[in-house]
Formats: sequence, C-alpha cells, structure tokens
Amino acid sequence: MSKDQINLPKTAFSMKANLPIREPEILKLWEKIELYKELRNSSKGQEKFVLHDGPPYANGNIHMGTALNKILKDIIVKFHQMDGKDSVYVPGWDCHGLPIEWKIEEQYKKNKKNKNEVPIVEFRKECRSFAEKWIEIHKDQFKRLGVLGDWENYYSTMSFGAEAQIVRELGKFLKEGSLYRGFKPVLWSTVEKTALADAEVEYQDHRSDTIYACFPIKSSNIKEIKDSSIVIWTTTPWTIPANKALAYNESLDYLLIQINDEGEFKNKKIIIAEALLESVLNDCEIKSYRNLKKIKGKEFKNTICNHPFLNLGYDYDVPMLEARFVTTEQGTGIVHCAPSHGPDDFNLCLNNDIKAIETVDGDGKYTNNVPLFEGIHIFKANPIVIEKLKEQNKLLKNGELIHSYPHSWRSKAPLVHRATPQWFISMESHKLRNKALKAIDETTFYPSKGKERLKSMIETRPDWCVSRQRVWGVPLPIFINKKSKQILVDDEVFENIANIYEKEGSDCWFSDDPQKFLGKNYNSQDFEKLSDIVEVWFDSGSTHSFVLEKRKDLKWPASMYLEGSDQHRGWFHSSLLESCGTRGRAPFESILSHGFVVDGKGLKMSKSLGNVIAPEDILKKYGADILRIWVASSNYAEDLRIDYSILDQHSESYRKIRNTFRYLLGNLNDTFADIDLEKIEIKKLPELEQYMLHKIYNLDINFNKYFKNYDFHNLYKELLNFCTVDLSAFYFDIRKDTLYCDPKNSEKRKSSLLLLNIILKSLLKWFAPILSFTTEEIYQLVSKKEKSIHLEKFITFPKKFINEELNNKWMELIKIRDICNMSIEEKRANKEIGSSLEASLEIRINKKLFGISKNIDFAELCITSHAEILQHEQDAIKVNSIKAKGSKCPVCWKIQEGGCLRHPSENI
RNA sequence: GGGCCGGUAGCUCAGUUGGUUAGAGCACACCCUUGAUAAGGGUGGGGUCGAAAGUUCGAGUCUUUCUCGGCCCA
Repeated sequence: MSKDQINLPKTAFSMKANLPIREPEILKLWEKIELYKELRNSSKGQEKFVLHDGPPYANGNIHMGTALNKILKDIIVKFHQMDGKDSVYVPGWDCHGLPIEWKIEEQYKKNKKNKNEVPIVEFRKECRSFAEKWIEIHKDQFKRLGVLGDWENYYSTMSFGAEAQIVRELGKFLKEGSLYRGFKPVLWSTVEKTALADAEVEYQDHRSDTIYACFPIKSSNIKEIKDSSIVIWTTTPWTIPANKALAYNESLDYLLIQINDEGEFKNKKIIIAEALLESVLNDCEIKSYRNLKKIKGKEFKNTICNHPFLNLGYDYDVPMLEARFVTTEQGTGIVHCAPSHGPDDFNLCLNNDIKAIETVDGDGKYTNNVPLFEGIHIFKANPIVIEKLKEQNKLLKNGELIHSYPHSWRSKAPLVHRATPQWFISMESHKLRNKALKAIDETTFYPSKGKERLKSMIETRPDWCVSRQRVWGVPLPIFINKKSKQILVDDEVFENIANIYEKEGSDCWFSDDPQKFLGKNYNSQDFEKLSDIVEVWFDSGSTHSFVLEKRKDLKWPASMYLEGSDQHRGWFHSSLLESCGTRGRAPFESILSHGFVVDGKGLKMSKSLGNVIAPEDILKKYGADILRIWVASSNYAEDLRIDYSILDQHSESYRKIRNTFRYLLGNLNDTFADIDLEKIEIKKLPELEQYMLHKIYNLDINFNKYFKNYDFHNLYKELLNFCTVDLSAFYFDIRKDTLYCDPKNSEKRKSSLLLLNIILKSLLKWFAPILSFTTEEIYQLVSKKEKSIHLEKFITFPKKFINEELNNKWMELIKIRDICNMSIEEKRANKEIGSSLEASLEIRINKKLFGISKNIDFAELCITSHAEILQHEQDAIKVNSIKAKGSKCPVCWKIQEGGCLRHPSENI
C-alpha cells in the first residue's frame, strides 16, 4: 500500500522551533523591511494609541523586571495596532542622577583621580557618555525581546531638548509661586562642608553624650499633668536648641510618676512610657517614686510644652505630636523633635505646619536663628547645653553612649543632619494636591486597586523637594538677588536659558558667564547663581512635556502609562504632580501597573538566594517567544513567579501551539487562501464546520473582551485551550480521516480546508501580539499580502457565524462522544480493542437525544469504524463498544464488512 | 516597625451578589496509536481553597487574629 494515495500533511514549518537561532533572523527581516516605519505609514490618520514609555535608568544590564515591563508594553502596543489604531511607541531613558555619578567616581577611584580636581563640565561629559553607552546596550537587549518601537528616535532626559524643557517647566512653578525656598535636613559633613548621599556614609562606633531632659507641660487636656514635665532622651544634646516639638505614640501607655528622692527633683512629676519605666529609673538612679496616673498615648493630643530654655529666650510653644516612629526600644517613649536635624522630625513637623529653618551653617556653627548659641560649633555645644539644662533644673541625668553612628567615607568625620536650603513645590499653595486627587479620579487604573494606592500617597505626601546638591542633572535655573534675597522670576530669562540649553546642553551653566543666562535686562553682579540641580524625578516627571507634547507623532495626554507597582511613588506620582501643577490634569488617561518578578516560591530574586534568572539566560535557552508567553500568561496584578520549571511548562504549551500551526500548514501544504468570510455559504458546510465557525466567533468575542481589559492571562488561556481542546483533540482529530483519505475534490474535504484556512488566519492574528516571532515565521511562509504579520489587522468575523442552536446541539453530541470514549476505554483496558478504529459503537440514547442525532455520523465523530444509534426510553446515554467486524481498508484503515465504500479498488 | 496588596491541585489561572460532590489547561500515571511521529488520541489520580477562631441554616467567598510573601515608607 503506497502512501501517495492519501493526502498526508506536508509543510516546511519545522516541529522544532529553535527560537534562539531563528528569532535573530526575524529581527533582521524586521529591520530590512523597516517594520516600524511601515507600521506608521500604514496607520496614518488612524486614531492614536500612545503608550508613553516610562524611562528605565541608563545603567546596567536589563533584568527580568525590565524585560517583563517592555514585553507587556509591546504586547499592548501591538494589540492596539492590530485593532486598527495608530499605536505609537517611543522608548526613552532616564539619564541624570546619582547612580551614574557614582559609577564615574568609582572609575576615578580606580585611576586614583580626585573628583574635586576634575572640572564639573568634564565630569558631566563622562556621565553623559556613560549613559549613552548603556542606552545603546539596552536598545539591543530590548529589540531582542521582540519589542517594536521608534528605536532610532528614542527620547532621553539628557537630550538638549529635554534639559531645555525641564527649565521651562520649572519656570512655570517659579512664576506661579508654588516653588519656594525652604530648609530640609540632609546628611552633612562639617569637615568637607558638603552633603553626603546614603551610599557615601559609613557606620562606625562613636561616643555620644546622652541626656534625659525635661519639657514642662504648658497646657493639656489631661488636667492631672499640668504641673509635670515630659522627659525625653537624646544622644544629640546639641539639637536641643533646635527643638520644635515632642513626638509620642498614641498606641503606647505612659505613666505620670512623682520622684521622692532627695535632691533637685524631689516631688517633681515626670511622664515617661510605661514600658520604659525600669530603664529610666535605672539610668536616672531614681530610687523612690510614686505612681500617680496611667495615661493612654492618644490622650496627649493637643498637649503643649515649654522649651527647657524657656527662660533663656526660647519662649515658643513645643507641641506634642503623634508619630508612629516612636518606639519603646530606648529612651522614654517620647522623642524630642528638631525638624532641622532629623528626617523623621522634619517630616512630622512638616505635616504639622512646623517648617525647618537654618539653625546650623555649613561649617557646623549655630546661626543667628538660635538664641544663646550663635557662632558656637555644634560639636562643642554639648557641654554648654548640658550646663544650661542643669542651670534651668531641666536635666534629669546625663551620660555617655557608644553606638553605631554615620561617618563620612572620605574624611571619616562624624556626620550630622543639617537643614540646608532646598527648593520645594508646595502641595497646597496652588492647590496641587487637590488637582492631583481630581486627576486620579479621572484616570482608569489596571488593576483598579492602583487608584487607591496612588491616591493615598498623594493625600499624605509633604511638599515636593526638587533640589539636589549634586552635579549630574539639570541645573536649577535660579538667580537670587543679592540685596533683596528675592528669586528672579522672568519668563524671558527662563526662555533664554532654555534656548541656550536647546543648542548646547546644560553643562554651560557651570562654566559660562552668568550674564549669558541673565541676558541684557539684569546685571550678573547683582545676583547669586544657584549651583543645585533638579532632582531626577522632576526630570522623568516632565517627559510628557518634552516627549508627548513636542512630538507630532504623539499625543498629550498619553493613552497609557505602564510601569511596575513601585512607580506609584515614582514616575506615576511625579508625572502626575508635574502635569497637574503645570497643566491642571494628568498626562495619562490610564495607568497599568504590574507586580514584581519573584522566583518560583514567591521570593524576591537575590544573589544571595541564588534564584536570579536573567532575561539573557532565558533567551539563550528558550527564546523570546517563550518569555513573551510567560508574560502573557501571568497575572500581572500580582507578583509574577518565574523559574526554570515554570518556563519548561510554558515551552510545552508553546510546542502545542506550534504543532497546531504545523497541522494547519501541513494540510494546507503551506498554501494560504485569503478567504472572504462574508461570502462563505455557511449552510452548505457540514455541521461540524458550522459548529467550529460558531466556536471561532465566540472565541473572538472573549478575545476582545479580555483585550479591552488588558486581561492577557485569561486571553492566552482561552487561545491555548482552543488549540488543545477544540482543535487538536477534537476538530483536527476528527477531520484527519477526511483530509487524508477523501478525494482531493470532495466537498467535505474542501469545506475542511476552508476551515483550516480561516483557523490559520485567525490564530496567526490572535497570537501575533504575544508570539511575535513565531507568527511572523509562519506568516513569511504562507502569506504574500503584507510584508509582516504585524502590519495586519484583527479580523471582524461575520455575525452569520453565530449559531446558538447548533452550538447547543453539539454540546449534547460531545457529551455523547465523551461517553463513547469511556466505553472504548473500557474495552481497551481489557485488551479487546486497541485503536478506536477497531471499535464499533452501540449508542442508546433517549428520544430527545435521538432526535438531534439523526443526521450525525458518530463513527466519524468518535473516530470508530462503525456506530449505531438506538432510541432507548430509560437511559439518557448508554454506549457499548464492540470489536468492529470486517476487513481493514488499507487506505482509510476503517474496518468494514463488505469492503470500504470509499476505496473499493484498494480492497483485496 | 508602619501602610498597602496577595496566598485556590506540582505549575499557570477560573471561581458571579456567601448556596449542590471547588473548575480548566499543562504536568503526572496508565493505555492506545505510529499517516501531525523528538508528534497525536483516550482514561485516570490529585485540592482540609495559607492557619485558627467567629458570623450564618450554609463560608474559597464576610469579620478578627496569626502566618508566609511582595511593594512602598521608616
């Protein structure tokens, strides 16, 4: 029996994918045909969908989080493109900032160069070329993932145009008056006279003076405590002159006690946390005391104290404020707050309208804002503070403590928190908070929980500090009048600076004559030029202004911002504030946030756990399409797990999908007919084909529903199930007989080929945004219509595909088929039957089922040689399988008595 | 330490307003096939829904506590 008599599948589409080799070839094709340009040309005039890229930092190789982010973006961009929109994607990079500064400094260290001896402009040039280098590396890595975008015309926050626009944006805040000069504590070295970043800090043991100091109650709702004192403990007595508040924890219990010991404090009443009673009594050597009252923390609300130096000119109120950072680890359970000398203190005070002021200058000496202490160096102030406290009878005890304390990595000198002049954007002065909250309400969030997350952050955040004392960034375009101390606010000056940056970048701020920036209307002698730079979140928060607004191919606001959920405090946040401040609304219509990549057990990836997987490893072992399946099939609303066993399982699914395509291509012999769906005469098709068209229509409805909600894991599951359940195990299996063994011109066979064509076209398009490489590989094999699958649009299926009645009927038929299979399996287990074609079915069904089964060939449906249907009153469905009688047709392998009717000449 | 989010079969995910024996695909086991063949088909096993307590006639679903994990803040 020769095999040329049957129509076996034949295709050039290999079963083995070999994605790591094949995908780069497809990338070359996309480059050759200039796919991104083609996409733009072909979508001219269509409604725009603009997913605005959140810029990754141009530093270091991409990791799984970046890969996830870019692939998710690409999937969404491609979906909208195929949905008929002009879906534009312009990738960008965040370039300024500390991490790059460090990298350059590290290089200096290696080469024994001193940063301070390098001119700023030269240093900045090195930062710039460092960022440029990484942008190029990232570009290739992102392209390799299959991400389509305008790679040639990407944006960066360090482009001259961006730097210029950032100046214009700041100018808007300055002009409005919401950008103001304030003070904020930063880690400061009085030796180097400079601020230090966290990474420049070394912790070493340090001996500090400690004090227990008393703050007398001035007024309180608790009447029993009015003649008593709050006791605080601190390791920095020199900050007492800068004290502005006391912090307590409302969930702690406190005690009012009276000291009985002889001495200065006899009969004095003090308040401390109950949990710290023992340690305070011990430290302060209090032998005898009386417990007067227990106080709940929350009762302290609205209590006001006096400063211990009340009689020395410190005659302001010291309010008690509620703070969660107060613990019972050490001290008294009440913390003294100097907003100029601690971040916690600063934030707490800021939220209670107590601003930090300049209490200590760059050298470490008190300023004239501090009575009694002006001109004294803070490191020499402790003994004086202690002495004054004693003098005022406010010192319960003093001592010493050796503890871990921050030091400069260069000079090894101890550091302090010092309030330095900083620039803030007010959340309140021009109703920025309200505008932002309203904008959040007008934004769609995927998943919806993102809305509350962003909202609660905006509701409570303090004013936005936009200045940094660093080098690698956009200089704050601020001049201060030396005499009046007024900030220069002049549109012409801002625009002049912007125009200069536009031409030559912002380096010149540090090197050129200030007069160049001031123009003709002001004399540079009269002004101090600031050397602060803009914090990088303002840079990236402004991308909408120099990317979305400036480029003709984009639109403002963006259709979507899409980032990891950490960006609720990052880019989503800063973009929202910047845009609400300057334009009164959000720069996005929707926000999609995704979770974090964790390992197979749900733990975060870390070198020490050894559970890190790099995108590169996956690309080498599996290919980008497998990674893209992983993205599509994971629920991004939560954290996304990945390990090799998970990837192995996804690559199994990929094989199933690939083989589905291979079956289609094989039976179509790699020839593809583009069928006009509207012209199909559905009623002339066999019922099985009609039923499949209904399934396709239904699947497309779900597909669209899921896509509209960006619910890709359900969408992918739906497609995968269609391939395995409806095609492979059902339609394909049943139709093998017809496709292989019917004459080529048989109507039934032609109908099936028609379906295969439709299925191929549908699957290619449905899968294209996810399996970008594999669908292209197939498209290149069969289609001559367009240059790429990605230039195609989704199919609109004709309504006439719908046939609910038929669908209901076939759901019943499939139930019967399932029972037939169970019956065959019984006989198979007994070794009576092997292949299902060795079986003959006796199906007994009730009247109703019998009615709908009249024209149905169950032998065909169940792939048996024979099937008989009998009407039975009792049983709904009962099936008995017996071994088929007769001889096996050498062509179609059916076992029939009296020979095969289809292949009579082959019978022996 | 605080805030927010989450924990359903080995894996990826469904589970409407609380309502029958908690579902799908993959993986697994066994069988069949050898004309999708490093493929394909069939059948089957597998979950005390993170834990405990509570509300209810009834809880995967509501409440509380705990636990584990993630993000942000400190």
